[in-house]
Amino acid sequence: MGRAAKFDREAAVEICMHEIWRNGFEACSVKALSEKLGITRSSFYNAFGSREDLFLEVLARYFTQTPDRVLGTVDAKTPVRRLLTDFFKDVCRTRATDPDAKGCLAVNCISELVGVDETLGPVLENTVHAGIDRLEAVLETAAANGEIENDSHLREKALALQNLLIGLSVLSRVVHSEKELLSVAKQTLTGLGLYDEHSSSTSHPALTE
Amino acid sequence: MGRAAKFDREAAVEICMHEIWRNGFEACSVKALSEKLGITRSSFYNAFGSREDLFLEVLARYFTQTPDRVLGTVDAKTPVRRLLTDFFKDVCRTRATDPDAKGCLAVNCISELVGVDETLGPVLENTVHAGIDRLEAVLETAAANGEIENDSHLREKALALQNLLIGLSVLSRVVHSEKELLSVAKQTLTGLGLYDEHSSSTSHPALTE
DNA sequence: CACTTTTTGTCCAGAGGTGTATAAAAAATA
DNA sequence: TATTTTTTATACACCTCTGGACAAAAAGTG
Repeated sequence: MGRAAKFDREAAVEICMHEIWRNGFEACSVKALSEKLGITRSSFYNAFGSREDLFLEVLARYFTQTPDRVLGTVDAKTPVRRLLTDFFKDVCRTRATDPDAKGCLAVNCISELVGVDETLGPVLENTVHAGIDRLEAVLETAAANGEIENDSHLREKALALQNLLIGLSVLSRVVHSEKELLSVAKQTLTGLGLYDEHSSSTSHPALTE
Repeated sequence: MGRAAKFDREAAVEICMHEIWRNGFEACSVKALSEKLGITRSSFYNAFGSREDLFLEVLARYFTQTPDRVLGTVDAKTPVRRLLTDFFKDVCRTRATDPDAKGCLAVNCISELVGVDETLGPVLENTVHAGIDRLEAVLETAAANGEIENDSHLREKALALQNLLIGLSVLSRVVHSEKELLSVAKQTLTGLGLYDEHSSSTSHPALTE
C-alpha cells in the first residue's frame, strides 16, 4: 500500500537482458542500465539489490525463453531423435534470424565470467553441467524406449551434444546463414545417430543465406 | 643509436597475451598492462601505439603458438584424417592441461568483441572465416588423394569441424577432463568420417580427469 | 660533444564509475 | 490524516581510467 513502482519490473529485466546479451555483463554498469531504464541509481538498487542479483534474474528470465526448454518436456513416449532434431533446428533458426547475431547469453558470459568472477562464474558452470545432465536424461529416455542403443556412453553423447550447442552459439556470432548452421547441426547429429530425417521444419522451409 | 628499450618486446607481448587470455580484453586497461610490464603508460604508448594495436600483435603471436598451425603444413601426401585426429587430440590435451582453463584466446574474444568493437570485431570474424577456409583446403587435399569422398559438401564439413573446435574451446572452460573432451572430439570426428583409429597419441596416454 | 631514441613524470580535461547513506517528495491505501 | 513504499536527489569518499601533450632525463652511438 505504499507507492507503486514506476516501471514494470519484468519489462525492466527484459531490457537489461538485451543490453547484457548485446554488450556483455561487464560493459553494463549500474549507471548505464539505470539510464537505459529511465530511473535513478537509487531506484535500481532499491529494486534489484545489486548488479549481480540483477544478472541472476536476467539469467533466470533468459532460460524461460531459450529453445532448450523443450528438453524438459520429455516423457517416456517422446520421440527423442525428432525432439533433438527439432530443437537444434530451432536453435539454428533463432540464432540466424537474430538481427544482432547476439548468440546465446549464457554462452557469451562463460568467456567473460567463468574463472574470473567468483560468484557468477560458478553459476554459469553449473548451467553448463545442468545442460549436460538434461541432455543425458533425454538420451536415457531414448534408450529406454528403444530409439537408440544404450551403449553405456550416454554421458559422452550428451557432452557431444552440449558441445554442438555451444559451438553453434559462438559460430552464429560470425556465420549468419541459417542454412550453414543447419548443415553443421545435421552432420553432427547424423554422426551421433540422432538426426531425424522426418523432423518437422516447423512450417518454415530452411531459409537461404 | 638511440636509447635501447628497457624491456624485451616479445616477452612483453607474451605477458599481455596471458593477461588478455585470462581476464578478457576489456578488463585489461593500458594502466593495468603497463603496471604488469613494469613500465609507464607513456612507454606503453610509445612502444605499442594503442591497446588495439597491442591486441593485434597479441593475436598474431597467439596464432604462432596455437595447435592449428599444423593445418597449414598439409601437402598432397599428408594423411589428412590422421592429421585432423592428432590436431583435435592436441587441442583437447592443451585445453585440459591448462591450469587456468583459459580456453582459446580468439574464441574468448569473439563473444567480447564481435558486433561490439568496430575495429577488432571484424578481425576476429575474419579469423573464424580463415579457419574455415583452411579446414576446407585440408579436406580438399584429403579428397584429392582419395582419403575421403568429395561429395561437394567439403565447405559444410569444414564448418562442422570449426564448430567442433569452437565448442571444445568454450566447453573446456567448464569441463576440465581431457578424457571427456577427447570423447567429444572422437564422436564428432567419427560421425564426420574423419577419425583415424591409429592416430598417434603423441607419446602421452590420455590422462584421466 | 651532438644526435637520437626511449623512459619518465606530470599535466590537461575529461570520462566513467562505485556502494552507501540520507532526507524529502511522491504516490498509494486505509 | 497517518502510514507505507518507491522515487528522487544529493552527498560522501573513493575509485578507475583515458589519449595526448610536453619537457627533462636517461641511455646508446658516432
